[in-house]
Amino acid sequence: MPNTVSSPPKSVKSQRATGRVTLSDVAQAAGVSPSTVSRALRGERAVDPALIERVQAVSSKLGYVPDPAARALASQRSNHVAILIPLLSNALFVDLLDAAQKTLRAAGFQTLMGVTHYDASEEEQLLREQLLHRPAGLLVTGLDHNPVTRKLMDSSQVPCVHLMDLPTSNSNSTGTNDAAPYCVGFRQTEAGAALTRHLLASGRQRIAFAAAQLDPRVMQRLYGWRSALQEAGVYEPTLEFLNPAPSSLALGGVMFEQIMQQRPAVDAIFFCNDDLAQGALMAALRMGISVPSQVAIAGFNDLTGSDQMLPALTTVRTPRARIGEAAAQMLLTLMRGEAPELPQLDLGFEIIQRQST
Amino acid sequence: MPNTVSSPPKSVKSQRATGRVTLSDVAQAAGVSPSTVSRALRGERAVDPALIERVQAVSSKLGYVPDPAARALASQRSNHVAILIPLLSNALFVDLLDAAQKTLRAAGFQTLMGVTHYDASEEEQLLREQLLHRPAGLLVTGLDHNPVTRKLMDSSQVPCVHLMDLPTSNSNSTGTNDAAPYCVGFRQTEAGAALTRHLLASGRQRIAFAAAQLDPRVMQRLYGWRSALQEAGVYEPTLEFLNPAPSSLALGGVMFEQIMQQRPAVDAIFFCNDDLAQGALMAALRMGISVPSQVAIAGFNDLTGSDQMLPALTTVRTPRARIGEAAAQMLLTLMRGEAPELPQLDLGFEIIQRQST
DNA sequence: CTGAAAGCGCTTACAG
DNA sequence: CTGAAAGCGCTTACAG
Repeated sequence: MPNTVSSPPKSVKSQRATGRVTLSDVAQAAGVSPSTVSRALRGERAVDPALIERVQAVSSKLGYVPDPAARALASQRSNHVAILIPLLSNALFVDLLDAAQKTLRAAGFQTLMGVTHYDASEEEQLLREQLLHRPAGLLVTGLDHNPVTRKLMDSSQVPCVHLMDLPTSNSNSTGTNDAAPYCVGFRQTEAGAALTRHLLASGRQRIAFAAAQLDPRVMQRLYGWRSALQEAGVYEPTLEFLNPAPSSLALGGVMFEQIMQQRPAVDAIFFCNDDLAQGALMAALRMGISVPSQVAIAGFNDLTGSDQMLPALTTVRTPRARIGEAAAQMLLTLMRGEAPELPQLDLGFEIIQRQST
Repeated sequence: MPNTVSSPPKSVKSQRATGRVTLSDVAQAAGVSPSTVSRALRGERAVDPALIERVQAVSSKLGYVPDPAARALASQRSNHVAILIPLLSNALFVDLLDAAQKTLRAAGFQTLMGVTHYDASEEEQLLREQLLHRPAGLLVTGLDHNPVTRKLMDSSQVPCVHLMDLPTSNSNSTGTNDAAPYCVGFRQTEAGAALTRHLLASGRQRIAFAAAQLDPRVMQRLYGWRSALQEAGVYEPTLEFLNPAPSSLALGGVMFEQIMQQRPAVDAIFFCNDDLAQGALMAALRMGISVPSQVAIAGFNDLTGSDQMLPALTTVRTPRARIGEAAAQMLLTLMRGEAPELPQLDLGFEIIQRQST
């Protein structure tokens, strides 16, 4: 290393060429063995309380910070937590990431983010890369993964918590299937049904369902919508409008126009995501279609801006920040080797009635 | 490790307890020394081409993948790249992150994300944590950092590229100041001035500037607005509306109401960010104020949804995805030890004229 | 161009 | 409760 000479001679007596304060430096200064320092600093049981204190004092005086790479190499476990989300262009997942990341960092973990773009093979590849870093834990969106991915997750032995979804209750009742996965989310199907029933209760009868992106959670909302309409005896299959393209305001506008053109008698539209619904609201304004008197519009997720629309958007508020945080917390528990109180945590949802319905 | 017995006996002859295929495994199978394998795989010069080929073949047959932790420990350099952004709740920074992350991953680097919340001491703390991982490179938002942070960045010797901003040209002309930082962005001040001139050219005279968050880049847009108005001889200091709160649609609505109440004669408002402008547009709709005939509204950044507003929002399109990508590319160059073509890359901006002005 | 050897900074059975 | 020793899986001067 070229002229370390130029740096001022510090008062610290680091032996290493790298200039880093190491475990041995602390051990020497504290007059104990490196093993003891290692144990004391990690709060391992079986260390004399007096020693712990001394070691901690010396350690912080010297400004010692453990080297993550060395630690990972020796222990075969890093302080990284990998998180897999579909997209960064959907505020939903960003909120999830933000909350999880905040919680994990507070506990001393670095987040390794992977963006799958809803592509199963990209997800698999990302997981492989992340696993190389021997993450201490794994956070993944959804419960649907291809078999290889699932196998990678299982065989890695890395604690894993799933986000945004819960296993269907019937697969849960069978005693013989795979171990129930850890997950934090809410019942997407129920949420879809609840919003639909809410629209029915307000007197709507011809309720269309309009969706984009069509990920598994969107499909569950669709099933919820279906079953609620069937319950009420007003299910009409041709009122499903599904578009696999990514969700956006612009697409919401386009879909709204199509629906109003093709099915002018529709009296409500349930959009699977707020951005679509917001776009529909803007389109209605442009087209001079009055909401909610001519047609009611509802969204899902309560994204930012929905309360500012004209009329303000009725939607389902989903606790994504709380999901991110709770999932991180559950993962921390698992990483400590403990069992979480509940392996499946249902954080629910809330219907937000505003002026668009 | 409990019953590794249960896993089927592989054809691989891994010596290690961990079951990982290591460098030595490859070396043995290829009949060369570990050092040679190491060099061959990293494409170091000074290795017999024939050997390189053989080693690569063996390596991929055995499914060898280098251990990042071991590599980081031995080389004192990881394959992490740290990125520091202010917020995840602003789409601008998410776009930056998304693009940078994509580019870096393609080159084999893992992104370590740090969210500063516009807090200088949090930024410093995050940087310290990230530096522990010996990142191969650093991407940071903006050019403004507290002295300690700057010192950490410098003394770490880690290549660093700044995002979204460029040094003022006059500080550049002095030959005696600090080495010019690497950066990719555009001239915020000029963009602010350009939009203001655009409004002036369309006949507006009493142009207010409304801003939130007030980060250094927002302030530069303010300076641009000021100088353009001064040039035109219509600068009016009381038309500055600055609010340090985070930017949002709701706040844009509130600010719009205030401005129209306090200064009804204003004929245009330049909002420092599209979310504020979108909120203002919605508020105008609610209040029955017609845009642009009574007052013109312009935003900044061309965020998603701005083209869907009613009227569609005039704004400045900023190349944030391209900035993220180009900055990552520049960083990759620096990490290779090469010099980028241009240490400062100006990616410009574009005025998008729509119906709101 | 290639290899033997030391070293990166920790953790973890293994003894005591 | 504590320590000596081996080992995690690489890289990198140093010789040749």
